[in-house]
Amino acid sequence: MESTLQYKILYNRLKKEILADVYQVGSVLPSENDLCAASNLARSTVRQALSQLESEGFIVKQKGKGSIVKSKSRALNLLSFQGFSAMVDPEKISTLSVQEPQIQPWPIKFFYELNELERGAGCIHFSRVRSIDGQALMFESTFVPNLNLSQFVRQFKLNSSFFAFLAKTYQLEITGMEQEIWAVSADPEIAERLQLAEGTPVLKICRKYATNRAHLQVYSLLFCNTSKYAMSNSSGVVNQQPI
Amino acid sequence: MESTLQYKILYNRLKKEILADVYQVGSVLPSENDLCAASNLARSTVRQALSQLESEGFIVKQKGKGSIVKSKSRALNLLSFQGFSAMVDPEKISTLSVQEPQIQPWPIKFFYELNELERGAGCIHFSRVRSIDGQALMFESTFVPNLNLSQFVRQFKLNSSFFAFLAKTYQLEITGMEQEIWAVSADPEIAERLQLAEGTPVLKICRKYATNRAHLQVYSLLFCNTSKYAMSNSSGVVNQQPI
DNA sequence: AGTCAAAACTTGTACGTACAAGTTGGAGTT
DNA sequence: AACTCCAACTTGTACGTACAAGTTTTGACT
Repeated sequence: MESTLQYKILYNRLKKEILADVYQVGSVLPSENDLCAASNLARSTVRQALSQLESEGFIVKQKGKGSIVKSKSRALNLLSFQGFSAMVDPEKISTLSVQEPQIQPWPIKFFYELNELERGAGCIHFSRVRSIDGQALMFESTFVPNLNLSQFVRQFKLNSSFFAFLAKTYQLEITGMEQEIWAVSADPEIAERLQLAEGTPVLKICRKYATNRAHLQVYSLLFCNTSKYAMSNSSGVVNQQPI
Repeated sequence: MESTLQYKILYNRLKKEILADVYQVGSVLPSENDLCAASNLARSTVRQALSQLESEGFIVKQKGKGSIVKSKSRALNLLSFQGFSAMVDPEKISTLSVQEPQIQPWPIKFFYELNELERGAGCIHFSRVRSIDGQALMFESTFVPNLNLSQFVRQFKLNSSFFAFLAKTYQLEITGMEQEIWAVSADPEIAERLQLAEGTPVLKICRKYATNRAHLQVYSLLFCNTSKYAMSNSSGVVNQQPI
C-alpha cells in the first residue's frame, strides 16, 4: 500500500505531520540538510519531496529561510487532482452515504463522452457527502467503468479514501485529471445533501481522472458548498512576501 | 532581460518552439539525452526545464516514451495562470473598460493580506469586462502595488494583454499564481457588468500572482459567467490512447 | 509471415559534489 | 546604543553517476 519510493515516503510523512499540526502554520520545517540527516536521504531526494508539498500548497519555500508551512484553513486545495482525503486531515472528515456502490448501466446523458469499451462494460456508481467538522462541503457522485474491478462493490467502503482503495486493491494510480467548473444554483436534491437553501450558488465540477491502466478512466460529478471554505489551487512558485 | 539560468533558457526556447508549431501536437520532443547533447547541459538541468513545461501544461511526460507536446487549444483553460489573452483567440476578444488605470489607496477591506511595503505604496487599479463573441464572460478587477511601475497609468491600454504589457514594459514575468474560488450570487453591479439577471450564480475568483521581481505581487478579483462556457484546467497525463 | 526474446531506446528514482545567493544573528566596532 | 561586517545558516542552480522501469525496435527463430 505505502509507496516504496523514498521521496514519496518522506512526502507522505511530512504531509501527515503538517495536517496534524506538528508544525505551526508559518513556522519553518526542518532544513533540507536536517531532513537529509534524519532520514538518511540525499538532498536531491529531500528536495523532490518538498517540491511536491510546495506544488500542492502545503508549504512555501524561500531562499535563505526555509520551507514555511502555509495556512491550510482558509481554503481547500481541492482543485488539484489529489483527493479529498489527501488534502484534509482524515480525523475531521465525516462521510454520509447517499448511494452505496452498485453496478448499473451508464446514465443516459452522461457528462463526458464514453468510448465503446466503457459504454459496453456498464459502470460502478456511488455517491456520498463529505463533511468537515459537521459542515457538508461536497456532494460527490463517482462513476467507474466496470472493467476488471472485481469485488469493488463488496470491498469499497464509502467512508474511506477512494484513491487509496484503488491503489491498494488494484494497484491503480491516478495520473492526471481534467475538470470543468461552473457556478450553478443548488437544485432541491443538492440543496438537501449540502444542507443549503434551494437556489444557493454552488460549484459544479465535472472531472475525468486518468489512471495508470490504459483506457481506464474515472468520472466524478461534484457539487461544492463554498459558503464556508473556498476551493483553491496554485501553480508555479508563489513566494510569500518577506520585507 | 533574458534569464541567465540554464534551465530557464532551455525552457523558454522549448516553449517558444512549441507555440510556433516547430513540434506537432502529439509528437515527442527530442529525448532528454538528445537535449543534453544539443545544449551541453546535464540531464538534471534538462529535466528541470521539462518539468516546468509539464507543470504549465505544454507537454506530458511518459516513462519509456518521451515528452509529448500537448494540445494548445486550451480555449477556456482559465484556471491556470496564463492570462485571458493567452488562452483565447485575440480576434474574438472584446474588452469593455469599467475603470481606466488610476493610482489610488488600497481598498479598506482587501481580499488578500498586504505587507507594509505594498500598503504604503498605494495601488494601481483597473477594471474591465472581457467578452467572447459579444458574450460577457469575465469581470476583472486588478490591483498592482505602485512600486517602480512608472508610466503604467499612461501607457497601459485596457484592451490589450496585461501580462504582455508587464513583460514588455518592465520585464516582469508572472512566475506563479494561487487562487481561491467560490460560487456566489451576482450582486446588482456584477449582474449588470456580465449582462445577467441579479442573483445568477457566478464564479468569484481571488488571485495572487507572483512575479520575477521579489516582493512585487499582482492581485485580481474575477467574476465569471459560466452560463455558456465552463472554466477548466487539467494536470498530469490525461490523454488516453485510442482503442 | 508470425512469434518472441533481447537490445536499444525512453523517463524515473536516488545517490553524490560544488558553488551561488539570500537570510539571520552575533561579535566587534564606533 | 547603534552600526557594520562576517560567519553560519538557509534554499537554488548545475554538474555528475548509476540503476530501475516502461516502451519500442530489432532480429533470430519457427
